[in-house]
Amino acid sequence: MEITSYTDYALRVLIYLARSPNKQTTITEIADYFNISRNHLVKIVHQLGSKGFVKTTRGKGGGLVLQRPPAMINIGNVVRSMECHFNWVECFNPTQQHCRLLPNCGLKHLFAQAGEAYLKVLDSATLADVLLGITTVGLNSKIL
Amino acid sequence: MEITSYTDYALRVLIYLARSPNKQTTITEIADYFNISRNHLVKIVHQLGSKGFVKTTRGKGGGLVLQRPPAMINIGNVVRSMECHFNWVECFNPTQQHCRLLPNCGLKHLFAQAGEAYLKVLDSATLADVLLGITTVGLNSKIL
DNA sequence: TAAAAAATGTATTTATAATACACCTATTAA
DNA sequence: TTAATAGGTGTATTATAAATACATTTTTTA
Repeated sequence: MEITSYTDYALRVLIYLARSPNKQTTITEIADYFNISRNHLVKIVHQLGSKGFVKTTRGKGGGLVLQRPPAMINIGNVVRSMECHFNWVECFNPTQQHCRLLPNCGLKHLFAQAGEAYLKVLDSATLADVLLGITTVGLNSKIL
Repeated sequence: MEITSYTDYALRVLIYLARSPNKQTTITEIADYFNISRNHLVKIVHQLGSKGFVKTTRGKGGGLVLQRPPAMINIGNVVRSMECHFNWVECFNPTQQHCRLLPNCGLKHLFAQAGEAYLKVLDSATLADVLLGITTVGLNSKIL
């Protein structure tokens, strides 16, 4: 059980940007800082842009900045936007063959509840909350 | 975000056994029923045995049975026993390089909370609860 | 117009989970 | 005592998805 590095890196990009306010930050700078693939990061940043978390600017002097203040960026929202699926168990996956236990099986419902509980915790924190070492959920967030 | 089929199949084995009480069930029978790899299932069943969820019997007339009644088998316990890791984000993984954001980053703490919330829901249900189509957590379980 | 930076599409590599295969051990019944 | 049946073990292979690499395009500014 682990989120993809795709989502992981997206969160790190946002934290990096939040720590570097009032300036354009380049993808290359962030990739070098975390020592991760620049090409992979390009796609992550692009998606962060299309989902409205960062504002990207092409061309010389361009780069990326947060589109909203950290306290207005919800972590659950970011994870939901970046993680490509939440098929908690196989029966959530529409491309899989039908499990013979369905529909008389409570697993799907139970794991749906568990997944909701997981995401609800992430929904309770903003980027401002995770900038510090200890997450004091809500202390730095004004929304949700 | 998805549990491995290893854990998924383990749960299905337990459900299958709960639905076939008072008889020895063979691995081959279960593999055929779900149309999954018998070899894979052998290892899953072995681990279910070593963790005390099923009792396996070798030799002619052998097979497997639940070691306890369904209401005494906790789903969270099964998932914790079968899933090989819960590295919710990379920084939980001891084999990974150290992320430069640590230790001044609240992500690890937040995802630890989210993971706990996820498992807590699974802890609230027993095998007896998921035997029916709709999980009515606690209704069929006498413990936790 | 040159340099810098993101955008896009495709191909390749890597990691690991899943599966297959070969053989071993235990049990029972003929 | 032997054949059949069933789980146990270790290793090798395959499949899949994620991660990474590469090539090229588009945008912007000095």
